[in-house]
Amino acid sequence: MIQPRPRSIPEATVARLAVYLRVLTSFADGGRTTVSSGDLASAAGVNPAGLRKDLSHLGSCGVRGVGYDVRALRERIARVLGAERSRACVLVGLGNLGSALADYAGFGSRGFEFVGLLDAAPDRIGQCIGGLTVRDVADLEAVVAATEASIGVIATPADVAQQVCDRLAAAGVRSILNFAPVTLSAPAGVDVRHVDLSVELQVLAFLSQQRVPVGEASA
Amino acid sequence: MIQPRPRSIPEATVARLAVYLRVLTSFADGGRTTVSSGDLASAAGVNPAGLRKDLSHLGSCGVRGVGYDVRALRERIARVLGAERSRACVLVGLGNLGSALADYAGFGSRGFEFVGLLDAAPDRIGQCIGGLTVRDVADLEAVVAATEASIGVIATPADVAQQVCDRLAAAGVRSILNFAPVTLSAPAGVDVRHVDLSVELQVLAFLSQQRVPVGEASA
DNA sequence: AACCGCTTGTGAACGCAGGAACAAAGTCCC
DNA sequence: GGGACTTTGTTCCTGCGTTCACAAGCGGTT
Repeated sequence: MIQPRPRSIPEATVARLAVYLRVLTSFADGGRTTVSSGDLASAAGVNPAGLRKDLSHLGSCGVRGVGYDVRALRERIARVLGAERSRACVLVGLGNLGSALADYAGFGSRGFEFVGLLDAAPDRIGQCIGGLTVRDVADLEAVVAATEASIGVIATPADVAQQVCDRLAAAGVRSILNFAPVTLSAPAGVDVRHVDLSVELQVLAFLSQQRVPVGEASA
Repeated sequence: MIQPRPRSIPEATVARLAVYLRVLTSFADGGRTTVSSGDLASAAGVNPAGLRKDLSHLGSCGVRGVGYDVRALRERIARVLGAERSRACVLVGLGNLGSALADYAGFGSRGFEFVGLLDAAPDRIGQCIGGLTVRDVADLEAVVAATEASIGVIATPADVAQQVCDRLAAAGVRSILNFAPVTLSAPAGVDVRHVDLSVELQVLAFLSQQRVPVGEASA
């Protein structure tokens, strides 16, 4: 009996939980104390029944007839996602996109902290971005070891992304978020997630041309 | 009989087609003329059978026993995705992320062209980024009308994203790519895609803590 | 105390995506 | 020219995700 995950939560649900967490934080800031699944679902842009099912994965915490306590639910989701404790991340590649990521405030408020910025360009090394000094990518292994970073973010040009990925994996990083437009291969045990901005645009463009193929009016 | 889409292609397939397009371009640049489904699948990080199924959606163009012609397949995918003709995009919000997007070379090579950059900050208006001059967001409607842009990209702070979305939709933009960390609501007929960078990170972090809950060795 | 409305949580059905296996077809070799 | 190998295109099937619908439970009210 292998039983790989005793209480597995589907990936799609995890992604939505992160959205709920953001909405709940917004509600809490607005002074709201309770929320129903319908309101929360419409604010998150999902189906109410699906939202309740998502929430049921982490043990129900709602009160029937009333709804959910905003603070308690936010706390519980944060705990399940592991967002309560800070996670150390290293960022490789500080071009336009990398710099944007290093400055992005959304990470810090969600429990992610950049502890190392690395680049290969001499004119970028030594710069201070987001409160951190950019270091030489040659020090990658040393930085990962010193900071015990568990997450690596790749925002380098495509032609060096695989090499950086290999070095990150070898240095002990087990989770990698890749923004370079290449498909990375990593050893088993290392999770790689790929965000390709142009793919998103192309899907959008396809859907738009699909919607109005010729110019037919509604029958 | 409604029959909404005569020959619908699943969204997941469309997203992968965009990936195949990138890999094929890389192969073509490398001088390769033919490719098998196995090779292409491994380069794209997908299952060979799934790749063939994806390609079957656009009418088969492969030769049994040989594989696919790289140039022909690339051409066909580009035509289906509508990537052969250039699409005009407007970008609102030129902070760190917006500037990165405006400079991102990956868009231009895929048939997307920014024709308008808009921001509200006086010190950003008039700057030249990626060959374009940043204009006042007050001119949004005028820019959209003049350029006939069909795609809008939102990279503004969260608190003004909905307002920008409304104005883009009212100006005639039917496809919106949103990078602001809020769920946008748009009228029917307007497609909104949301890319939340911190959600990606949180999913990654959850998967990593899921893999090794406490520190158990392999039984 | 009992009733009623509201909301959660869960069970079942539907549709879709993913993967494996198989038939058709073309090429290479003998 | 024929056979065998390779590779595509398709079909089936399994599993997952999503949605609908209903029972269970709690608060407010009379």
